[in-house]
Amino acid sequence: MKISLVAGEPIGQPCADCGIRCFSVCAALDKAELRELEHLGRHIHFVSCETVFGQEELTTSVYNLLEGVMRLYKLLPDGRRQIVGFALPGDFLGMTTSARHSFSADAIGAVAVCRFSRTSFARFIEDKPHLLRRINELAIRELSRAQDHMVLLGRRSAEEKVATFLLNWRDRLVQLRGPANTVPLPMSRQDIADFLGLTIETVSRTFTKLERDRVIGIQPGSVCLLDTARAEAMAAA
Amino acid sequence: MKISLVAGEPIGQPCADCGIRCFSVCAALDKAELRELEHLGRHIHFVSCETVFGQEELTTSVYNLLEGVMRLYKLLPDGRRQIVGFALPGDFLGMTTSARHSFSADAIGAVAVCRFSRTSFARFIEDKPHLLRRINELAIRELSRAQDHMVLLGRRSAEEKVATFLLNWRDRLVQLRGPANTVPLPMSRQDIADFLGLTIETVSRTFTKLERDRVIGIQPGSVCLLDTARAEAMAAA
DNA sequence: CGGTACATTGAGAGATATCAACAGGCGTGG
DNA sequence: CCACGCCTGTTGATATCTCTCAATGTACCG
Repeated sequence: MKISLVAGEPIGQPCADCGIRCFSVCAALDKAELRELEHLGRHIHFVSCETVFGQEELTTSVYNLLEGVMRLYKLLPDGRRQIVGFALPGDFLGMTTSARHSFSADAIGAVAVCRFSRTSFARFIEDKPHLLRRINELAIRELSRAQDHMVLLGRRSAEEKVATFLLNWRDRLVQLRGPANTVPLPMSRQDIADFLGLTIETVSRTFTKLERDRVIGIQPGSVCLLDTARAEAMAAA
Repeated sequence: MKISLVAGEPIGQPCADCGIRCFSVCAALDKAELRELEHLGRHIHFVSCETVFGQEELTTSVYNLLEGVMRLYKLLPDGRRQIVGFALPGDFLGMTTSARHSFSADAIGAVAVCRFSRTSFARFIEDKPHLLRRINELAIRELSRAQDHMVLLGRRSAEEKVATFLLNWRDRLVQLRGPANTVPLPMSRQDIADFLGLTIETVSRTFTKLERDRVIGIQPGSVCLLDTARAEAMAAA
């Protein structure tokens, strides 16, 4: 959880050529607006485990995730951690009405973000209803994801949690990168545990059980979904 | 979970006089806009346990809760239930991008809502950036609440869950109705259990324990917070 | 080669769930 | 007016899932 102090470099490449634009808030913008936005943003890179912003820090910036994966988490005073989500390219972070961030965000592996000053971004969106609607759309999608996750945390067994996580994670990656049978898991077992409301041991045991049952194949840094139907049955139940 | 078929009555009283306007989306509107909105909305009343809208139903309307309390919940195929939130006056429901509701909402006690057709409301907000920003604000507040609840569901003990719930619920009521030492609990123990990811028995036992410890006093339909400091310590931990 | 971080596995403990019985309030109907 | 049934909530005994604590295994890196 090192902290980066770099100011970042101006956006070189035109936003119009941005590979993840169609997934991000920027999908709502026309060419002129994109050019305007190019002057407001800065590209910043983070190495693995660097903190992009921390819980209770002042919300000076908003971020558009360009590349990599981030974990978003909240800490209790005694150190217990709950990961409230993993961010993928196109996700828009730091959009809050309060003066301080309500959760921390750090990099899982190398990460590139497009950073905007909160005030200049606020000015930029002020009278752009199409962009506001787009931001709304993303916020509502996040809220829906959060509600699904509450069901998982409150009402599902360890096995169901793990199966659901693998399928949801795969689906998100498929959205971005297209179909594939192996699911990369860049996050650690501890991250998965803190996301699912389990301990690392229970996650590990559940992975092993799913492998014994020939539902998944465990590889370093990824799993292979062998029996999607059975996994889906577990996740639906 | 009866279903109301009434079309509702036109909004009689001017929106400008609406008691909960300052808490709702409408806070962003000026007088002319409020008058316009009056023609779009219909007041509808629901009795206890009536369903306002159900999971998987088509999203034909959006709702502004005027009076009463609603439970918002998701059901798993096998009947397990997770309440994702309780709605109070001022809360804005049904705002989703998908064609179907992702959760159900029904009345806890008598409820009054202001209903708008989804399409006419969409047209109304289309080019009103101030209203879009207000909707955004509410969505972000909901998201933040959801994230807090994920921490509770994933990482807290039964006692911490109950204490946190009581304090949060009290705080929301204080916002609406002003300070009070007794906290009305219109929802059933089963509702509380399904909100906190517990069973009804555990909720009941935890209430009893908190009463034995002189943290709360249990009354029919409400609890009295006797030792707020201790409750807050439990909720913070 | 040794060290470190991460993951897996095992044994035992503990918190919450499950199953079951009981109590209290309330409306209904005799 | 009281008896009855129903519903909600409480309490008790036991089961079980997941956690905790501890040991071992494995990959990576200096």
